[in-house]
Amino acid sequence: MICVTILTVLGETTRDRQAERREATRREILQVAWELARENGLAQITLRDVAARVGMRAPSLYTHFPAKLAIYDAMFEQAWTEYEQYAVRVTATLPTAPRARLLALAYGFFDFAVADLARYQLMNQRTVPGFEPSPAAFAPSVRVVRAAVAMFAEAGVTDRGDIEIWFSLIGGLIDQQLANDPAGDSRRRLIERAMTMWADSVGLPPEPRDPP
Amino acid sequence: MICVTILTVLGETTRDRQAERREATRREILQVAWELARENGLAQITLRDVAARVGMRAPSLYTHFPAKLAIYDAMFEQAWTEYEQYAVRVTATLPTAPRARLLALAYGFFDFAVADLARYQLMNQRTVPGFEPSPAAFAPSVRVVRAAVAMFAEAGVTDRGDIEIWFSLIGGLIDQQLANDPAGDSRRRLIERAMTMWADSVGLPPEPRDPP
DNA sequence: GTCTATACTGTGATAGAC
DNA sequence: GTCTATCACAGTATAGAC
Repeated sequence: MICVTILTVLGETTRDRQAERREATRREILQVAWELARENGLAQITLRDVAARVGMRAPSLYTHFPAKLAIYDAMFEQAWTEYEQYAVRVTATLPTAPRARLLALAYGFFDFAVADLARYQLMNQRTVPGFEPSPAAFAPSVRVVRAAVAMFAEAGVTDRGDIEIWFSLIGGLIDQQLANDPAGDSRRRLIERAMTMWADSVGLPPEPRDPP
Repeated sequence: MICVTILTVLGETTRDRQAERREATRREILQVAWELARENGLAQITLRDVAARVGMRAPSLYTHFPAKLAIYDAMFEQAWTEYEQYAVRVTATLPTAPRARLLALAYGFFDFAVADLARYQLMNQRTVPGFEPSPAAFAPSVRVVRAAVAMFAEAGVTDRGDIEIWFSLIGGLIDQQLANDPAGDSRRRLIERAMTMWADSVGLPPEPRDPP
């Protein structure tokens, strides 16, 4: 009886160690993939390059991921999880007045997007041929949208169309910034004007504002 | 002297025929490439597939295009030229009142974009890894933007930021339509609201409107 | 000039030995 | 788990037939 218990404990410990080690390898692969995406472009990631930098041969990656697109899938989930945490962190320090709050949210999303082109392409564009996020990987982005909708509701905006126009506006500005002026801030300087336009249109009451 | 003239004429005729034939082959290759882009996806075009449907072997395509990306380049130019002609045609029948005119322009661009996903991806997104349009292929799109800016000026809008917000708004709605509801018209139904929002913000005078 | 045959390089993926 | 070997399939260069 004691022996069995010991064996079980040993077994579990071993399994834990293995799982832990496995997790670490997985994380390392993903980190290297992000590095290569930023260096060579998101779609230019190569299994041989990833493997070489991790210290393996390309086929060995298949021990940790069933396919190349599964690596993109994990990266997609990571990116949106990262944004979710970033958004939670930012929201905590946000002003409470509706206009100022939504303006700050816009700046937050804009800056997060523009800070990492490869990440933005994976999160919001279809830059990787054949890639479509799995439901599991999609979960964090759904939570983010739900949280945003809740914020709009608090600010008094519940019309789905108004919210979609808001997202279109921010998304369009980000796209243009990244496509035409990736290193500059020409579109970022339009955010306040765009947000005022939108807030006026949905009928948010004016409020005194202090610049960001 | 007569002989020389005849030979010259013959030479020119031959050259014309060859050039004509060459042009026809080029057009056929491009047309097949568009077909395959719509069937399998823009980035999934394969030289072997294109060649097979044209009735050639893959390396033979290099007689007509120096590289695969050169095919995308020619397609890019075709697509923007197509839009330019479409826009000219549409503009001729456009209302003259500024708000109605810009609204019609928005619908025109939106409908053109949504009508062909592969075309839109090539024109406005970076879906093909490594592709960047050449200056020559870029020319039609520059003309289109210039014409649009002229239309804004006629309507009384000259501020560059206002115009960029207009483009962001339309572009964002198109992106969302194609990404989240490619077969529907959920975002198209927001165009009028978005345009009113924008027109109010830039101070265009109100005018009686009739629905599209 | 136009096309084919062949071949080189690099890619994602699989099988089986250790 | 990781390796070697190999596959099928990309894009592309070249040589040569017509």
